[in-house]
Amino acid sequence: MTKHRALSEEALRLVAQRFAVLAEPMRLRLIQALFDGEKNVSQLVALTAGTQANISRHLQTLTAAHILGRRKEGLQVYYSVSDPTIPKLCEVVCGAIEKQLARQAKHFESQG
Amino acid sequence: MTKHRALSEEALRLVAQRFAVLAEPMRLRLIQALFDGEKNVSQLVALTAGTQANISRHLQTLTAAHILGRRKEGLQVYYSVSDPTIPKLCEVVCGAIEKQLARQAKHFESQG
DNA sequence: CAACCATATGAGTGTATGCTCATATTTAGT
DNA sequence: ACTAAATATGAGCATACACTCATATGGTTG
Repeated sequence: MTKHRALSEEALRLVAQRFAVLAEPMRLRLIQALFDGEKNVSQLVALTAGTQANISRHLQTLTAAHILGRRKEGLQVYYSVSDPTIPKLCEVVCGAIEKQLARQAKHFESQG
Repeated sequence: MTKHRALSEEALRLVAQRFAVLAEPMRLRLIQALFDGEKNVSQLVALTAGTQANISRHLQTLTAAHILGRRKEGLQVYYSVSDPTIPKLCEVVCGAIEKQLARQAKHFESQG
C-alpha cells in the first residue's frame, strides 16, 4: 500500500508535466479519437480537421509521454493509446466537470 | 450510464483547462499540503517556501477552478481541497508515473 | 534511380502564463 | 483614527509552447 507521503520536488515536476501533456484540446481530441482503436496520421488529420504538421507534433508529444504507442507499417504510422490509466483519468475529470456545470446551471435557475 | 460519446469542442476546452490548472508543480505542492486539512496562506507560504504573492496567485487559480475552497476567519484566509475527485486524480497519475519510472529503471538494468 | 507518398521537423511568430516587486485592500487591536 | 498584520492585485518581464510554412526524411512503386 503506497500511502500519501510527501512527493519529492522531482516527482511533482513529473506529475505536473504529465498533466501538462493532457492540457491541450487538440491532444485530448486525438486521444479520444484513438479510444476505439489505432489510427494512422492521415486518418487522425481527417478526423480532427487539423493540419498535418500540427497533428504530427502533438502525436510526438503524446508518444514521448508514453501515453500513445507508435507502430510503423509501410508508409503509414499507426498510433494507439498505450497507457491504460488514460481512460480512467479522462473519466474522472469529465465527471468533475459535469458536476461543476450542473452546479452552475442550478445557480442560473435559482438566481435568474 | 454516461457512455463515451464524442466530447464537444467546448467540453474538450474545459477538460484541457482543468488539466492545465494541475500542470504546475507549485500548485500540486499546495494541493498536497492541503490533503491533511485546511491551512491559511501564511502556513502555506512557510510550507512551500514560495513568496506570498506567488502563493496567493496560485491559490486564486485553484479556487477559481473549484479545486480549493476559501474560508475567511479574521485576518487569515483558510484554504482546503473542496473537490473530492482530486485525490483520486493525483493517485492515478502518480501510479502511472511510478510504473513508467520502474520500466525505465529496468531498461537501465538490462542495458547497463 | 526517379517520382511519389506519408510523416516528421527546423524556423519563426504570437500568445499565454509564471514569477517578482511594489502597492492596494481588508480586518484587528490600541 | 492610527498602526500593523494577512492577503490580494496591478504591472512588467521572461519563458514556454501551440501553430504555421516550408522542407527534410523514410519508404514504396514504376
